[in-house]
Amino acid sequence: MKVTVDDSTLNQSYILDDAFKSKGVLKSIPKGLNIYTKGKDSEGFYYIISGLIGLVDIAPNGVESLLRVHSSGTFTGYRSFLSGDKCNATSVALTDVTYLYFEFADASLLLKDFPSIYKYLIKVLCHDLKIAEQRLNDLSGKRVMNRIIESLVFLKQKDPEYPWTRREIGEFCSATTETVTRTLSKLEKVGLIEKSGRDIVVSCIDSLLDFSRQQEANY
Amino acid sequence: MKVTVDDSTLNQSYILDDAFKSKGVLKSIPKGLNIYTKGKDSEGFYYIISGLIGLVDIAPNGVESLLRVHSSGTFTGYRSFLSGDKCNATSVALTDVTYLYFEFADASLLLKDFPSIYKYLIKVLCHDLKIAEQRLNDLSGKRVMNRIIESLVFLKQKDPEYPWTRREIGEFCSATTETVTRTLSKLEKVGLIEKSGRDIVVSCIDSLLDFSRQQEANY
DNA sequence: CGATAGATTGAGAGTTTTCAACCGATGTGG
DNA sequence: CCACATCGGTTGAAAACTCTCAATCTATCG
Repeated sequence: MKVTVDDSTLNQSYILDDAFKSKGVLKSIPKGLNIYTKGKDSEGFYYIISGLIGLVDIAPNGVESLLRVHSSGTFTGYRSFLSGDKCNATSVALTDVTYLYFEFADASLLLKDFPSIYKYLIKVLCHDLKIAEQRLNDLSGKRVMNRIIESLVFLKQKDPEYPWTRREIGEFCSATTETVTRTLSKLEKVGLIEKSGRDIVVSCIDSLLDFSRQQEANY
Repeated sequence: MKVTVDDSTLNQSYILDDAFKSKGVLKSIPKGLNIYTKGKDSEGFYYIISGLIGLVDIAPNGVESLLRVHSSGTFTGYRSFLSGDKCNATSVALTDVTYLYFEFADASLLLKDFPSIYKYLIKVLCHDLKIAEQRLNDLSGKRVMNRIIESLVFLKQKDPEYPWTRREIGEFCSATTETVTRTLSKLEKVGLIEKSGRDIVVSCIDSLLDFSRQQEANY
């Protein structure tokens, strides 16, 4: 939920050099299908050329959660690749996606041949852990409204074009779609957001975040 | 909350070789003090010789959360070190702690001189991210009772000797101490745990987890 | 043995969810 | 280009969890 826009380089596209790019296999997948599925063995990782990807998992009660979002110009599937683990969650195409698949028998090979990519992935990993732990902290200490506001800002920053649904926002911050709807309606009433069809328009991120902080104050 | 005992090597002590060990500065700190504090610049990382460390953060409303636990034979402070970031949370000594401090100007130096340590830390990082995201998933899809049960098992596995308090268990899974108390009382009534003074004795982890799964079924 | 931190218990409050019904947007086939 | 099907969004009322607050108890330790 927390919005951290520091580590600026990590929020920008990573530009692949040609030597590395040529190692990748070009693939594409339509909206709704999975790039990889929880439990699968990892033998490589992916670079998103265009489109948007969600990393999702399902709780035993059937509730889905949106763990991460990967936008174009970034990677996905690196956690399991770097650890040599099985995939822990499922990578879903939220839009039609074009991507490069990089296969390596082992993470050490990547380190040997393309150290800069390897090191970049480590930074991403560190950043992901930071975000995940911030979200854990937020889940215990913040009311739904603040979680929703911050998630909205976070997701909109990840992809301002994509029409995030109430469901996805809720899956990102542990709220039901009904609660998200109600919260957004309140925010619209106060003039902090607008609705355009189903989409949500955030005119001024700062006033939204100010409002959120204000709410926290009288928690 | 989820208990994953796969990645077995990561739950064991990491044995330092002498060459590396000699680079470390021996330090110790009494229970209750911080090894490092949120916001601090990172210039190295730590290896715990004895004792137990908690990584904590505080939500804006003042509620503390227990993000990670590092026991003897493992490292702490590596996330910020590897990313070159500031520390994101505070490392508290839960007991008296003896540790080695390893200072490096840069993570690349560690990789160059001690690649095996570097690679091990990457695995740990991957594992931490996995756990953190499992916990995020659990927080949206599990009731307090299950979160408490799984946290109890998890923490007891991290350190079976340490008398985990209701507060700490609650801070780990986003519950109040009162709720933890009530839940533990129920579990005691059913014979799944025992209390010995303030400490909690888990005689059979498996029946506890079975019970948890059973609860999930009729969610 | 007293002091203190942690644990327990109860009653009441409050946030968020659940369930159910209905509405509206989007997009597709005729 | 319209009609309809479908998916997503909205709203309300009721229920359910979990928390809050306050009082009391009890380990633990100097």
